[in-house]
Amino acid sequence: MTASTANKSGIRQIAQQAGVSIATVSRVLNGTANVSAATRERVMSAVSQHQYLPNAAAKALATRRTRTVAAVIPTLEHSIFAVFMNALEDQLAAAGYSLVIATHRFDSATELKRCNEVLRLGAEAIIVSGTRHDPGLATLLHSAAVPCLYTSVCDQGARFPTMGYDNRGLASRAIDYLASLGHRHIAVIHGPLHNNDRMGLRVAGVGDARDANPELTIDLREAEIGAQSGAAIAGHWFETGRLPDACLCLADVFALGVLLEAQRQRIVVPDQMSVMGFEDIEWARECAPRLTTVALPSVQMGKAAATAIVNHLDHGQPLEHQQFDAQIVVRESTASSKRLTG
Amino acid sequence: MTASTANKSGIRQIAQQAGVSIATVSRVLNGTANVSAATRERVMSAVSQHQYLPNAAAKALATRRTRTVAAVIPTLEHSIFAVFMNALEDQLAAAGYSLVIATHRFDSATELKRCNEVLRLGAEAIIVSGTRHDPGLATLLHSAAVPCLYTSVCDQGARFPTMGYDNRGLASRAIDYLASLGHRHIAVIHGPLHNNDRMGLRVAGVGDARDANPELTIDLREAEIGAQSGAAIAGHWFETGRLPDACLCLADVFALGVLLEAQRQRIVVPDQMSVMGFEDIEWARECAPRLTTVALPSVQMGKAAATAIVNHLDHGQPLEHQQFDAQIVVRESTASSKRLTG
DNA sequence: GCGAAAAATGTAACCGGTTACATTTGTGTG
DNA sequence: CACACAAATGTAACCGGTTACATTTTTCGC
Repeated sequence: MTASTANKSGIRQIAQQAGVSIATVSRVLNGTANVSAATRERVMSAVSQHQYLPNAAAKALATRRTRTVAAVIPTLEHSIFAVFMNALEDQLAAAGYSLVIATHRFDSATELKRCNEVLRLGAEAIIVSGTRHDPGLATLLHSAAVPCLYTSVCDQGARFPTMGYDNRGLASRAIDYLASLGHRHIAVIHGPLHNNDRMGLRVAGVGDARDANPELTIDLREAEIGAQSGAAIAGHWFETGRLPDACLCLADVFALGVLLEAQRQRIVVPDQMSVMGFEDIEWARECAPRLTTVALPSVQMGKAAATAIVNHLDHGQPLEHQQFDAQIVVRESTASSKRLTG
Repeated sequence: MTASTANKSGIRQIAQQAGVSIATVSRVLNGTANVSAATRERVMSAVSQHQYLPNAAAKALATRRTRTVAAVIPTLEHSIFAVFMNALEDQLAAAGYSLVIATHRFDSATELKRCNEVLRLGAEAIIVSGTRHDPGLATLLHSAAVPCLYTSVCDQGARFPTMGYDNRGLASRAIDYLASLGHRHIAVIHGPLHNNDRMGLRVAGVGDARDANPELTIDLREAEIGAQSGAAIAGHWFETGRLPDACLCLADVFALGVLLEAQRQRIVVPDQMSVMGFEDIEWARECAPRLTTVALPSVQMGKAAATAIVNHLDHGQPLEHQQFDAQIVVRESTASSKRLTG
């Protein structure tokens, strides 16, 4: 029976077996210095014979590099975060970095705790969502001296570089767009504002648009993010027969819920009511009618965040604020008001 | 100006400042031995003054424990994986473990590479999807002597413990269910079988059901996983007017696409055709008509995988095969055939 | 062929914790 | 009080790599 090769193989065993010093093994493995072809050959053969995997902890200790990046996000269940993480991981992996994901479910105390954990773990950079956090977080990040990126927002005045989009301006533009279609009475469905500054910014943007346009009547409704919430709110409108001209949903899932409920109650979108989303998740392109929405560049943001961090870590390039354009994607769920067409 | 406390603080600095030895600092931090209250107090105060974060690499090197678990999955973009990871991370974090996620986009060579990376990183356990992989993977996992869990499947004969559901049996039951409604001509839409044994098992299950029921006519259609694919395939049926009695989609997103296309083309589901999914993603509960589907227990699987790994790592309990029940959730997208009702 | 510079390799210190073992201090008992 | 034993603390080796510096080949120009 062939004995298992699953032994304690360290660099010293490899060195011994190859008949060289541990320094040479290290040099071969890292390509950090000249090694004769013959020696390299012997070392590599010993390495593969033993299925030798260098101990990352030892390497990290010696080099003070972990090649690990952490993302502390609210949840992976909202597809916008999953898509973002997917792009981030992909790009980081290509540069030889690993991604550690920690979630906090929109709780700032948990967020702080998770950040502490990933920092202790040795993350070389950390990504968090938004700019508003527990006060202890800035202190922690500062004292840990780990580069940090605030994502999904862009705010030149933030304590750390931000990389994202202009939630406030975009929400404002979304309202403007609906107004330009002739809609005057607009309902806005948004998620909880507690510990979610991105949502708060969007709501603020709605306020900006209203202030700039006195003709508008805007009703704000807060609900847990989910299609159910959108459906429930829309259901109420449909049952009472008091529909707004248009409904802006500050998360696509709300809009999808509204659309579904409209379909169930035989309300025709956009004829009887325009519906607009925010995010452009996959389903926004698939649903019926297809959803007009503000397309947030999650994939682009993920790739850019990874690239910026890698460039910073590997080449010392500074981490800078970066704002991505987001477009209003007009599809089939919005139309001109009767006021204009009729 | 208060000088930044962001200095190189190591255990020796803390020890010096607290006037104790490094061993005592370690004992205080880990609670591994008796330390007088007064001493503990002094140490803790030094720790918080310096915002001291112990170096995980050094700790890992000394203890041979990284408290890190890795999951190597196809993608985070399919919500079923995102939900699984979310539950996994949550439960692992509760036990003080960190989760490293690596994706391979259904490519087995990439999967092998990613596994190598996370193993080298020091993952104490590794989770991969399915049982079929590059041959090198088993060798690698074996020689690394890291516990491994195959998920989303359950196969007592697999090389490593599996934790999941009976894809084959469930798909078979799904067909049986449709047959029991009186449907004879059943179309099955499935994803690529390449490097995705879960899908292969489901297709095999369909075959089992067909073999057991000679009355059935089954058409298999393969397509990239996505709503678009389902819509395209269904669109073809609707345009030619040749609809199957029922359509079983081996991924919910196909079914959602079929439903959407049906709606666009004014085909009434389930009256003109029953549609059934597999997975029970969030949208299956929200769409119209609500989707009858095989509800895979992703959250349960995530929690159970985390628990099993933690119990194994912390308490030496063996990692065992575990199969979860999955139920056919009957909603509104399936109905008895005219054959029975008429 | 010789000496100097370049290439290849080796030695040992170090990264920052943990922990076995030694030592000092404290407590309880006869 | 002295003594035995427990509690508290300190010393130093060790985890498995990297790398500065020392040492031993090679390579070459003359």
